[in-house]
Parts: sequence; structure tokens; C-alpha cells
Amino acid sequence: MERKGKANLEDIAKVTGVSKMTVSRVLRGGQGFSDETRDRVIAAADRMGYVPNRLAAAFNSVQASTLVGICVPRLTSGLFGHVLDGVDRALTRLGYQVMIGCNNHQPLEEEAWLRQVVSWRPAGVILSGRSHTPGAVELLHNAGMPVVEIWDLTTSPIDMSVGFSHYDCGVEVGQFLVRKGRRRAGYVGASSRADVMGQARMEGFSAALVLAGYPLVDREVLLDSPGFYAGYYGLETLLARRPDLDVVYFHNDEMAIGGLAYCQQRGIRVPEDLGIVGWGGMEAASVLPRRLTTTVVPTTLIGKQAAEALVARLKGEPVQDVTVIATRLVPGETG
Amino acid sequence: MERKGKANLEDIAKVTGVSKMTVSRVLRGGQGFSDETRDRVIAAADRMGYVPNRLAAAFNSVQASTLVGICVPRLTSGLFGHVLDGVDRALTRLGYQVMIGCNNHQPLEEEAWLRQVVSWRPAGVILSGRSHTPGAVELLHNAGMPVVEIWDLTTSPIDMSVGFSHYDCGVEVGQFLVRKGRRRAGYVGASSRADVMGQARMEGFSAALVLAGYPLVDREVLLDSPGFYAGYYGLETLLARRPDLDVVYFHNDEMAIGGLAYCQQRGIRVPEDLGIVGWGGMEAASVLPRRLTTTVVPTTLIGKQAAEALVARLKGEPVQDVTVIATRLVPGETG
DNA sequence: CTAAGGCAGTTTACCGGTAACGTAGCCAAG
DNA sequence: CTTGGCTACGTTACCGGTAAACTGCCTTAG
Repeated sequence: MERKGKANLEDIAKVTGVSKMTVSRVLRGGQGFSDETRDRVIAAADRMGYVPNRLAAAFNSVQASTLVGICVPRLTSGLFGHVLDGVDRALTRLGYQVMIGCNNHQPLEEEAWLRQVVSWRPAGVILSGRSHTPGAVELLHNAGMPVVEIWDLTTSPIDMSVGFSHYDCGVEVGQFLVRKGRRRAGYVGASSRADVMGQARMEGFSAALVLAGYPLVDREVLLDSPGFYAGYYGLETLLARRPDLDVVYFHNDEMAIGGLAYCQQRGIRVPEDLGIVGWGGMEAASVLPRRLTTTVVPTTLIGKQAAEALVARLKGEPVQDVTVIATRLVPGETG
Repeated sequence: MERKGKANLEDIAKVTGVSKMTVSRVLRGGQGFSDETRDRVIAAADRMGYVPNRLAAAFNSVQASTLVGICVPRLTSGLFGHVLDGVDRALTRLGYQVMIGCNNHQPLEEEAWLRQVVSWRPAGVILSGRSHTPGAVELLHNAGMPVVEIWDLTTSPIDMSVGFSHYDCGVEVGQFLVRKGRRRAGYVGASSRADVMGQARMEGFSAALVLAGYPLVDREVLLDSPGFYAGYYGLETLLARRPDLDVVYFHNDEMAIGGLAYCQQRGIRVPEDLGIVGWGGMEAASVLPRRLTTTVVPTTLIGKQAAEALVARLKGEPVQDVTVIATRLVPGETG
């Protein structure tokens, strides 16, 4: 009769001889019952292996669900792994469940994911970047739940934004390299079609160089995933065209390490013959034979702050709309 | 009256002058309505920005939800990022939503996560490893949903298993190194308390060495996260005790790369003075100055197969309980 | 001409939990 | 003795969607 593990409130109510409302109150830790009733209910729930049905709870009430969605551009990037970790730690602690998604840098895929997730009536969502389809924006406005845009800062967020300016990252590197005496800079990138954030870094980089009077000499942007091989072959291609470059800024650290490998193999001395600069601050970059010059992004912190902003808004606490996270240009031995 | 974005089936029904059951059938692509009715309903749903309520749908019916949970030991590991990617791609394509969790290699945290997730009545879950608390196992049995244990193979899975033997990975490396003439092997690991899988690799490694007559000389296992620094300092500590080692097997590639960095810095020639072997097959390892000898694990494939096994079981298709995924020992230039 | 069957729907009941409200019993103050 | 308030519950209605059963109406076969 006491079917293990499939009991619902009513079953427990029957067994303990109270109403299911009382069971509900006890199990959610409310009040309005005697200690004796509480003990009997809890014992029965335990014995019967009661598993609450959050579907029913969330479905019924205006009370927010404990579901939070997060969509990142790529799941295989080490950086986003840390972001996810920051989000997950912060939210798990508070009793939320995290639904993930990946948009491959495509706003359309983000919208498709959003439509699925919103149909679960989540408490809020975290998105990456600030490019969204009109449909996605409308959906979010109608849903009326907290939204945090992370990674790429925007001054006019849908709701809240936690991140930094990719453009400024590029500017900072450009200025740094000019100060270090570099005059003929190149850029090697890779974008799976629509990575506007990598694009922004390059634009900032280029703008800073123009301003300093030493404009970007050449660039090579591959239509490939931004990994080690793309860095290796991208640098090879670029140097074949312009052997006179004295520094190359890469889309990210993985690619920069690929570039380093190419230099090593061709006997190009780094940083004497050629400077190499990455972006992102992946751990590997700081233990390489030559410590990579790169911009360190506090990934876990971004995830944590995003989660906290979302929860604060849910609780009705005051939250600032835009949280700026400082990145750090770390001069290594390659730039 | 047509409140944008908050319409439900009944609102659409009223506007189009049919019953909500008809609207439900139309929107789910069923049958039993005229083309004209269908067009009117779809137009109204579109106009009113109808967002289906999966909470209600999943709640009501025996029909499975489209939620799948996956729990990994660490979110910051590049390997699990690829596993997640494989799972996500496979499931998204089929209309499922993915809930993530992270157990930090602790079965207790896995159980806590499971209790949360099961309360959402998911269609199935994917777990990492084969160590689970009794409470978790009971919960899963009672829930009666598909369960896939990935990463570490088990011959008696709770339900299904997709992975490989960590022990065998260690054995293979041990045999390989003995064949290459190594005689005095060491091991450098790091375990945040309860990483039984890394432990299994070391045991297999050790067993193979014993069998060959050249038992493991010494090992250094740090209580730290298995990253580059742990590899660096682990090797330093180990070599301080046993400078006569001729090869060191590392917990994973990150640590092996840290070890390589240490050798580079101390002028230890690799592989002449000391062999370095990693595990995992992270991309960086194949483009380093010296290509790392390591075991490549088809991470994305594991995620994909796990997702497919789960869905097959949901559809009632025949599925084999245990799927063995082949790992590949790739001799590089360091071992 | 009538029964059978198909089409295009409608109606009803229900899923499990929760908010809101109702009520019985008890005690103390007026 | 009555009233009012408190405690400890019980009752009812409802959330949004879906399965299953039901209802006219029209066509077609016998």
C-alpha cells in the first residue's frame, strides 16, 4: 500500500490521518501544526520515499520556480566552463537548478533555446553577449523575468548586464604594444561566422594602433573554431604574406599558443623576432615555457556575480543594472 | 484584451471561437481539425505571443517530460566541457532541455543534486562515475527513469553505462612504458579527496608495472585541484625524493604539462632524462613544443552516445546496457 | 431508407501542490 | 456567560494542459 517512492502528499496524508494541506505545510517547514503531527508526517514521508513534485508546485503558483537558464556561446571553451562553474556554485547553494544551452555564437540558436526554456517558466535566465534576435528580446520582455547578459558589456541591457568591454580589451593591448615599441602589428583570429565579441577586440586593437600612428599591418581571420591549430596555421598564413610583422595579437590564448608552437618550430624567436599576445587567461598560458602575454578575464567571478544579480532581483533587492568586471592585461614573456 | 505573451490555450480558444482542446491539438500538430481552424488558431497564437507551458504539460501526463539532467565531477575541466557539448548537441536536436550539476567528485553532492533534479520529474539523468550513495541508487530505482552512467565503465550499471575503464588506461600506459625500456616509474596525481577514477588509473598503472617486474618507485598525490601548478610542484616534490626516476605518469594532461614546464625550467631533457606521460587528450597537449604522450579520450563521443542511449531507452528501442568507448594511447615526443 | 462510420470538434475529469478561506476546540478577558 | 482570539487543522478552488469519452452532422454502404 505504501508504494515506495511514488507517494504524493495525499498518500502521506492518508497514512498519517491528516489532510494533504497539513502535509504540505509540514514538509515545506511552515507553521500551524503540532510537534506530534510534524513528526508523524516527516516519518511517513521518509518511510514512503516521498519526492516532492516541483512541477506541480511551480505550475500552480505565481511563486517563482527554482529553474535558471544559462546560454553560452560554446561549451568547449575553458573560459565558459569557469563561467558555468561560477553560476552553478552560486545558484546550487541557493536551491536553484541550472538549465544550460549553447548558441554557437548564433543569435538564432539562442532564440530557439530561449523558446524552449521559457516554456518551463524559469525564475530567470543568463545570456552571453548582447546580440539577440528581436524575437528573443520580445520574448524576454513578455516573460517579465530577470535577465542577465554576461560577458560582453552593454550600457543598455535588456535587464541587467555583468561583464566587460571587449573593445577596451583590444584598445589596452594595442596601447601596450605600442608603448613596448612594436610598430608592425598583425592579428590572427577565427570566428565561426558570428563571434562579434572577438571582432570587437580586434576593432579596439586596430583603433588604438591607428590612434598611435602605427595602424594594423594585416590580419588573418579563419573560418574555423578558435583552437590551437587555427592559431598555428593562421600565423603561418599571415607571416607568409607579411614576414615583417613584429607582433601578432591573437583571438584567444589557445590560438596564441598555437602561434607560439609555430614560432618554436620555425625558429622564430619570441619575443625578440615576434611578439605574441593572447586573450582570455587560460591556465595553461601561465605555465608554458614562455609565459604568454594575455588579458586575464575573471571568468568564475562573472558567473558568480551574474547569478547573484539575478537572485537579488528575484528577491526584490536593489541591483545595479550594469556590473563592470575588470579584466587585467598581464605582461608575460612573449609580448 | 489580447495580453501579449501571457496568453494560454483558453485565451486563444476564446479568440478563435473553438475549445482549448482543439487549440492544443492544433499547436501540437495533431489531427482532427479543418485547415481553416488550424490557420485561425496558429495565427491567433502567433499574434498573442503564446508560449507553451511545459510545466502544465509535463505535470499533467504520464508522457515524459523533455528534461534531462547531467551531473559531472567538475565543470572547469576541459574534458567535461566536451562531454557536455556532446550531450547538449544530441539532446537539443531532439527537443530536450539539459539541466546540469556538478558533484566535485563527491557522491554526497551528487545525491543532493539528484534529489533536486528528480523533483522536476525529468525524462532521464546522466551521471558521471559509478560511485553513488545508497540513497541516490534507491532514489533512481524508485523514479524508474533511464539512467546513464558515463565516463567510468561499470559492468553492473544502475541502468546503462557508457565509458571506458580507467584501470585499463593505467595498465596500457604501464605496459607501453616498460616496452619502451622505462624501469623506474613514478606517478604524480592530485585528488580533491574522492576522485576514484584517477585512483583507478594509478592502480592499473602500478599493477602493470608490478607484473612486468619493475614496480612503481614512488608517487606523489597532492590534495589540490589537478591543474598545471599541481603538476609542476608535484613533480618537483617527487624528484626531490627520487631523482633517479626515468618516467613519470601524471593524473592528467594539465598536470603533465605542468611537469613539462618544470623539466624545461630545470634543464631536464624530455624524454631523454625523463619521460612524461599524461592522460585525457586535451587539445593543447598536441601542439606543445613537444607533443605529449597521452591517452586520448573521445569525450564528445561519450556525451553523444550517452544521450542517444538515454533517448533510445525512452523511445522503447532496444539499447545495450554497457557501451564501451575505446580510448587511444597516443605516443608523443615526451614518453 | 436506415445503419454504420468518419469528421470536426466539445466536454469532462484529472494531474499534485498551494493560496485562501473556513472551522472546531480551547482559553482568557470582560 | 459571552465574546474574541489563537491554534491546529480541514475544505475548496484553481493553475494550464491533456487523455478519453462524447456529440452532432454528414456521407456512404447495404
